[in-house]
Amino acid sequence: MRDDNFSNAEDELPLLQFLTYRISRVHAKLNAQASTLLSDHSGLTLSRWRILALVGAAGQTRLSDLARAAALDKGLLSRNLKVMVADGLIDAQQDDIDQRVHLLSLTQAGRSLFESTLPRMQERQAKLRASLAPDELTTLYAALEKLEAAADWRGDSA
Amino acid sequence: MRDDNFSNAEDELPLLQFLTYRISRVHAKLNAQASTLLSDHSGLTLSRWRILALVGAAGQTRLSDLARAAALDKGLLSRNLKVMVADGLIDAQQDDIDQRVHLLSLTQAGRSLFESTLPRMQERQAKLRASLAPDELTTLYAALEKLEAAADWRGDSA
DNA sequence: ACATTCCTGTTGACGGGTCAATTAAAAAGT
DNA sequence: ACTTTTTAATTGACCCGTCAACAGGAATGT
Repeated sequence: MRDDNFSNAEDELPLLQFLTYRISRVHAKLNAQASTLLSDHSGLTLSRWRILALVGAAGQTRLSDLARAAALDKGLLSRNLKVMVADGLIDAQQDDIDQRVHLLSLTQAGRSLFESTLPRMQERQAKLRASLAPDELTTLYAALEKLEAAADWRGDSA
Repeated sequence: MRDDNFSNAEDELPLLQFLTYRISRVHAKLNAQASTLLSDHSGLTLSRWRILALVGAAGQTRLSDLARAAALDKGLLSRNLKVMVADGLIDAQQDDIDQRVHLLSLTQAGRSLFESTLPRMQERQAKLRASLAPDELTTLYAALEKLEAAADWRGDSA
């Protein structure tokens, strides 16, 4: 009953085979899945969950360390951290020797939220990984690594 | 020299091994690469390039067809199309039998921009693909397909 | 001591992308 | 014919993410 031009879209639209396009779609879907899962369960956004996990794993850090280690934007971190401090998830304490930095750590509430959320997230990751054959997974990791390197190339060399 | 907590970040921060996180990073880098390439060469944004390619391949379409075929948001399409019509890249002609729809097609300028941009984009895609071994590439496609399906799962079943 | 340079974190501005509400037109039901 | 229900497209609100500008504070060099 569908009579548009796209009944077999992948044949008709070469764009849809572009690698970047496929990755973009997968990313969007994974993002949406994680976001609903997080907001249903913990009221966190994806960024804030990542920050929570990073601070949780690092113990006590500084914003700039997080930015470097996880390749997150300073501004994004700053804004999210402000909210998370206000929400009582993260403690930001002025550093004695460097007046610019705040030493970040999880509050008790932050840690317990982290610990209650982590299993669900790990379970999701496990489900995702389980949807792939073992060798597919290792190849996928390798391919992503190579693509990330190839994406660093800037076409200014001619 | 570097003496922070993240000298071997991947060991210390399990988050960084999360599949979704890796994909997210690759996506961001690919996005940035495509965006600079496009704006350097043609002044297009990534969304608009995609729309240009979709309309170019489809011949004459309607907004809703594009939205369905490429899983793009209606609002995003509408806004971008307005700009592209104003820029003279796309022709939007009122449909005779359905007063709501605009029949979209490339203008001459749109087609020539498409044709001058396509090779560069294909070249980039080729470079990206070439960074992977042939079997890695096919596995990557298969894995992305499976992941996309797994990402459709909503955790409301328990 | 002082000027310069570097680093840290905050803020503003902007495009990308999603969702919901709305308007208007077509199709379907009665 | 008229009401109701779908569908097409636009618009507004909102968050995410990136980039650039900025305002201290710290390090460096002289």
